[in-house]
Amino acid sequence: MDEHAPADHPTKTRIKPGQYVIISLRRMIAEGRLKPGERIGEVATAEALGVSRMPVRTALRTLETEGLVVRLGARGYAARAITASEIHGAIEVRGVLEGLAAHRLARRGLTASEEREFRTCLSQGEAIFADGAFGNGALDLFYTYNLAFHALLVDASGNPSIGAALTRNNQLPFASAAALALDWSDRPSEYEHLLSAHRDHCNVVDAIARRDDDAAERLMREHAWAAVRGEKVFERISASRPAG
Amino acid sequence: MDEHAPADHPTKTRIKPGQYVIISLRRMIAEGRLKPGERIGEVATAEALGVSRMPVRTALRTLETEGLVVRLGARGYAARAITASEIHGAIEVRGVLEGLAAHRLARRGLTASEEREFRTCLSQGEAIFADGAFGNGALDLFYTYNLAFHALLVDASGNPSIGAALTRNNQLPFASAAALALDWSDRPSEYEHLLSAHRDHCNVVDAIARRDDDAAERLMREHAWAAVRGEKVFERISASRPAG
DNA sequence: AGTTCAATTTATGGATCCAATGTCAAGAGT
DNA sequence: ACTCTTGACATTGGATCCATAAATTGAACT
Repeated sequence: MDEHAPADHPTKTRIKPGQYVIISLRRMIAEGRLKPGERIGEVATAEALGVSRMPVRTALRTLETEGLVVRLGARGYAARAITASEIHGAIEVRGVLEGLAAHRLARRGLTASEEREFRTCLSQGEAIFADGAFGNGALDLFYTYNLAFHALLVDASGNPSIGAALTRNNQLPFASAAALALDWSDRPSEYEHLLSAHRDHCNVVDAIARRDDDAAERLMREHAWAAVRGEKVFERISASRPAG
Repeated sequence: MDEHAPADHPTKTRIKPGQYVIISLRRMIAEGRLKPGERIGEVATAEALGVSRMPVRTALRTLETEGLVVRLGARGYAARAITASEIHGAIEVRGVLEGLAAHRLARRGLTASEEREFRTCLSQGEAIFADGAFGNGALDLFYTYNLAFHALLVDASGNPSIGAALTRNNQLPFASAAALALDWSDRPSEYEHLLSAHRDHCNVVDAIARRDDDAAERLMREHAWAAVRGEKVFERISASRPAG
């Protein structure tokens, strides 16, 4: 995992500077440390992160395509205001895309190996909650399991455009499926949220197995909102964001 | 196009190397001069285009986000092989995304100005077919009208993630809504296809107006296949080059 | 003869340097 | 006093150079 210390690392870092700059800027924007409309200069960011201008330049172009920053003409870039409505919309888009994946899978049926993969994945999730206890290790386990389930669903759907669209869509904070265990990581008491997410997974696989495509799609659409059930997330968003 | 060192050229015909590389690579891929799966090296492309490696690097990253090239690990990039199955999938994705936009609009209802915009747009489409004759000018008119309708739908939905995801998705040939009038442009006899597409638009707007969200979504999903109705397109695809 | 390990080569990623462009400010003229 | 013009500065975009990592090929050993 990445440490969230910007300039704390010594000169030798195992993570590549390019990825480091991208995830740093993402965190800064998501946490509101870069306020909306605030200008982001290449040189300033490069010096602040202790890297050269080059990874900053590429990172800003990447973040521009992802919509997290906007260009200010020849005046550099600026952090874009991320509203709760936009996160709401991104979750909605993820719902229909993963819903389409579930629909396709239910419609064409699972092969024997695919069904085995799904059952193996679900059993791994089951093992996490079978322990009853829920330490930090279990949270990491759930993070991996959750990502594996969603990746398996999208991958098995046989439509690469779904995965491509999801990759772009998931760059907004709280929009990705990883937000389930990632953004709640400071609250170990959210046991029920993660358990209900696991139950959602089981229900989706059951619907796929019995070839109920509409049910599978509907379940998957509703499951997209698992990360923000409890709606406290949006309070955190609107708190970190001034006026847009 | 070619610059002969004009001292004070009034128009900004100065082509920047970055844009030049991007449009050159797009043309090469579209025209098949870069065959699918063919490896694209930075140095080779830079020397071929007479620029440095830097604009090629940024251009390849941009084209990667657009989905036209894929990474070959640390072995550079490759022109993406576009199969008929991928186009099928991209159309499917466009269907669910625009279906989501229609669903949202029907659920929250149209404002007076939005309804007026939709009616104005539809009447423009109606005017094209009211003439009966269908020359090349009418084809251009339909192209503009079709794009305007889809843009209006996505824009009015109030979910910017839908438009962002569609922008990426529409990079594949025949996946965009523009493919309706663009890729059929050599067949003026396809009058019925375009007319049925216009009827689809009208039906979607009617469903939205009567607040039938499920019908609006379903109609919009089915409408995504309007460009490939008749399935001759896929034969042209499997003939390895769509447009020339 | 096949497989594995190591070394070399090649290509991408990063850093620094240079050029071009746009903006801001200050001064002068009307 | 206001506006226009010009010059200086800051910032992005491009090019070249260097390091690192991966792949391929060759040789040696089993």
